[in-house]
Amino acid sequence: MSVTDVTLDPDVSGCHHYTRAMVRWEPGTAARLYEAALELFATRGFEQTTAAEIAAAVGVTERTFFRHFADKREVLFGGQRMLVEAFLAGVDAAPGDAAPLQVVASALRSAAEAFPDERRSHSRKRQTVIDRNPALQERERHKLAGLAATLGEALRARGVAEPAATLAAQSAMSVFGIAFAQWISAGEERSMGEIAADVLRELSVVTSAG
Amino acid sequence: MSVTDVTLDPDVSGCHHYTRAMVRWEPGTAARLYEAALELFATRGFEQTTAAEIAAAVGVTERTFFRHFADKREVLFGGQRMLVEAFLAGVDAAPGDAAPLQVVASALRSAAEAFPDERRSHSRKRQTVIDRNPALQERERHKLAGLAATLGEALRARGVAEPAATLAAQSAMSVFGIAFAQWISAGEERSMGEIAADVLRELSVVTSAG
DNA sequence: GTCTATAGTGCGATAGAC
DNA sequence: GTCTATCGCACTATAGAC
Repeated sequence: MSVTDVTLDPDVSGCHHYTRAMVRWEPGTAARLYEAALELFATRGFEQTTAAEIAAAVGVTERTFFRHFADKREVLFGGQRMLVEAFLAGVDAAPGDAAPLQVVASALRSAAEAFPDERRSHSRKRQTVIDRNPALQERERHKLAGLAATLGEALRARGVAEPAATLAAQSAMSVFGIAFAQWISAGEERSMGEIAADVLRELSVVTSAG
Repeated sequence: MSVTDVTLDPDVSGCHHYTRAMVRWEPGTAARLYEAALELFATRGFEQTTAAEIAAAVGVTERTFFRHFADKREVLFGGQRMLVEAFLAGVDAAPGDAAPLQVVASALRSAAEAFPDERRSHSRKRQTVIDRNPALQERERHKLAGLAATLGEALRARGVAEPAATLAAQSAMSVFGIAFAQWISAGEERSMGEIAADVLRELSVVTSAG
């Protein structure tokens, strides 16, 4: 039972060799960590992959991994910044006198451009990893909620009052989430833009008082 | 400090199936851990409070804490079960031929009953703790997302098709969240039920096409 | 009830870029 | 000299296994 044979000693190999003599670190470390993490998560599972393994796969230490990402989950969500910017660009593109729903429609059209058909396969792989782990689902919801908050802020900046701004922003996220799930579902061939527009129309029908 | 100002969720864990003769420790351990945790989180902060400290505050071991709650955050979210049941009861209370939006309205009325005015002060305190910690916000969103999924399932069971069922369920959660935030905001005196009804009406206005 | 692995932090040192 | 990315190491807390 004794586990005294723990050869945890991290530095038995002595000094670290830098094969590229003059270059201590390659650029794009975060991006390479993302690629390695997605690959390891997909094959081995999220829980079964340690931060140290991901780091080792790209030739850095565990400590460096945590300098790039606040926690292990975060490695999969760095790209969300582009999505936020796409939504905001869509808000800006809407005419100044557009109703909140029209602004949302414009934001969704802009966001959909970040999901061209070539990316569908990669998105499916990433989502498979997320769908298999509750902790990753939590983080995804957190990111989407942050995006909704940012969208709501942009609407208020255009003069939309509360609670309309928050309702419109959260409705946009619901539509986006449902459309994305449909976009990556098996056999689906319509573009993200087409699907999102359809779901948005359905929202109007469902919520119309009558 | 006193146990009398708590109208809190009795039986947080829902696992008290033994008879008095079998009781070796005080019953309601989960509920007392919840109280102690809320107090410590409020004064010291979530991160700065260890599970061992919460356990010590009610006279049990750290190991016991983790038998009651899967992780440290979970101690604040055990009571959500009642909320789920309130929503589902509201769905069941709606007439069989009601439109999705009417079913949602019924669910919101039922859920609002779980937030009587006497509880407003306690809800404010709990929310202050959650608002100060991202990890707790993530867990809250996870719980609410689970509730949305359950609601969507209940709607599909009534024959509502996709994506209408998911849209209606997520809209219900948006309305609930916005109404709750308003209910606990400073100076607010309207009941949760009144506020939720108003926000739901506003949703219809915002999402109406045209 | 004890023991262990993993997540995640704090800090001083180092190497290259500016 | 400063700035930034990195290493290396000691450390705590969580969570789960035995």
